[in-house]
Amino acid sequence: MKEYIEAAIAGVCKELFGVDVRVDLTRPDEQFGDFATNAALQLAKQVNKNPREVAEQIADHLKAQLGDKVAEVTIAGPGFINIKLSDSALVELAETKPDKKYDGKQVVSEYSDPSAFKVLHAGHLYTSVVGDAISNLLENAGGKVHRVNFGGDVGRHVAITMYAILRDLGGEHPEKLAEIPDDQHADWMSARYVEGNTAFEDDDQVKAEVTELNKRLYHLFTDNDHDSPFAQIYWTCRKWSYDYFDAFYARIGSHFEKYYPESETAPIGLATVKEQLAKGVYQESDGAVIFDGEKYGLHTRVFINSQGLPTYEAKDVGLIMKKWDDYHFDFSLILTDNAQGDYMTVVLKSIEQFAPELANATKHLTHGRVKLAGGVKMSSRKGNIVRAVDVLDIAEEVYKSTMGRDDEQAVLGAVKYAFLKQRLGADIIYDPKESVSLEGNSGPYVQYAHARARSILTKAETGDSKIENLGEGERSLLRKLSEYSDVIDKATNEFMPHHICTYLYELAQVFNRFYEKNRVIGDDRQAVRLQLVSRYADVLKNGLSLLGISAPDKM
RNA sequence: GCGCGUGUAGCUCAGCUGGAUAGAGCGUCGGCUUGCGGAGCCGAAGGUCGUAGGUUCGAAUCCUGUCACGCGUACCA
Repeated sequence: MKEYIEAAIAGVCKELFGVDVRVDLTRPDEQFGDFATNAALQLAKQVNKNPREVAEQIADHLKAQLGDKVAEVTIAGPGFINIKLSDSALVELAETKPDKKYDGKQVVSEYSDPSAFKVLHAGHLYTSVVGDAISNLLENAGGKVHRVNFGGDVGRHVAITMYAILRDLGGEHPEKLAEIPDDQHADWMSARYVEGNTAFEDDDQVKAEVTELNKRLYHLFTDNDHDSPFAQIYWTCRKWSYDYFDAFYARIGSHFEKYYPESETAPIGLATVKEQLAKGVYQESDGAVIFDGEKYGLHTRVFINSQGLPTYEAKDVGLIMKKWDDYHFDFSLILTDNAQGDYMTVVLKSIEQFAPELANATKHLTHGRVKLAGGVKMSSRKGNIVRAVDVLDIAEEVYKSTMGRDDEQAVLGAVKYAFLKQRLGADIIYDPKESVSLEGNSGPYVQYAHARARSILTKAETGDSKIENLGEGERSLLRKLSEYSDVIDKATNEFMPHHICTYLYELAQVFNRFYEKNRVIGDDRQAVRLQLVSRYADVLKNGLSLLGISAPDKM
């Protein structure tokens, strides 16, 4: 429908003025119409005429050409042409489905990326929620989406934790791990990480020990050591970490197809970087292997350190190679904190030198940080952090105290929506109380709107009689519903789920206004109105599900 | 220093491939009220869109300078 009208306008412009115009139909304020174009304003300059005059000529021809598709074509402001569709055309427009931009494509979506041995903090919750939503969008657009997770199970942070663990156990005594209660595994390890960091920061002796431990960690893999006391401690704690991750993802409804632990990508990265070192992509410098990003206006980074160990850079190179081996992706998405922006640009630039098809099919998306209202910083090294579960628990408490009951789905919806409704990129301020507010633009509001609509639908059978002769409120609702596919396309193309939140909230508002004045059950218009309510409920449900939020029929 | 990002109402944010009176929510003030689920609806107050220029018929949106904050800038991730 949209394309049809755009083509019609372009045709009229060509016919009247002999000029090719790139017509861009926009959705104006409802008071102006369903579609608007500034074609006349563009043309006026080219043909040296008054914009309004040009607009009037176009409007006249357009109305004749579009016939029964339009109710009226009007001119407003400096020369905008506003088009109001006929009811039947609006009904047709509302049938539009989102684009299948990724139809049949193999897509790898990497996000969340927690590090083994470390605690999951509010940022992990945020990035998981956003990653889920974006992955849902890609899937909705026809992609075969593989959700994967990358995380450090080797490297300095693990060595630091192992240092403190060994100290706590009084040496390499794996049997002592049994003394730690099952439900305290994760907390115990994150406490060790904080301790280890403190010791590491102000003691050179500890630094040396940690460096040594780090080497031993890599040897566990190269030697396939599962039996030495040191190995037993490592593997036990590592499993505790992954169990802890699994439990968390289950709680928030995230599902990953695969974990890529760094221990798995490190050897691939190391081999690849060494191979490309020989071909001149990477260089040796001060005993380390680097990529000279400055040649490309970027900065230089170390891929293999002077100990011969792969850094995160090399592990990421290995990861991309591994993903390619596993999926032969058409598109690969990586979602991280924006602190990694420049870093990833360098890594991808280096890969571009020897595997351009992989680098070019990879998109690095970044988001801001979750900050606590009041400006408290979060650092897992210092331990003064808000854990991911704290965010959920606090939300649960607030919900319970305001509503007087528990509702797991509403709480999860509230937190996810609070994170998703903001545009990706900038930091987000998380206020444990306000962001979970149940009024206004919130998850529970939209969920409730859905439950309310479903409740109406249970009271009478919805038929399929023709939707026509729309009243004011009915038309506003259908008009808003007709925007849905555009919104999904935009969110998908821009990787910006917040567009969906904005839309669903606006839609619910339009419905509430309609509902305030129009009776559904028992009215002469019941048949038509029930269908509108049904479509409305379906759009809410579909939109929420793309956001990873449930849409219960009752709340 | 250089690079990237962000600065819109008291607070939290939409709007940013230039367009019509800059929009929401929260908060404040005032109405509706036993409703087909009021977690709602209607209204009011509240903004030099950080700042100074530039481009344009038209700038919150594009360009340049500048200020503020955040992040990054070789062996952490």
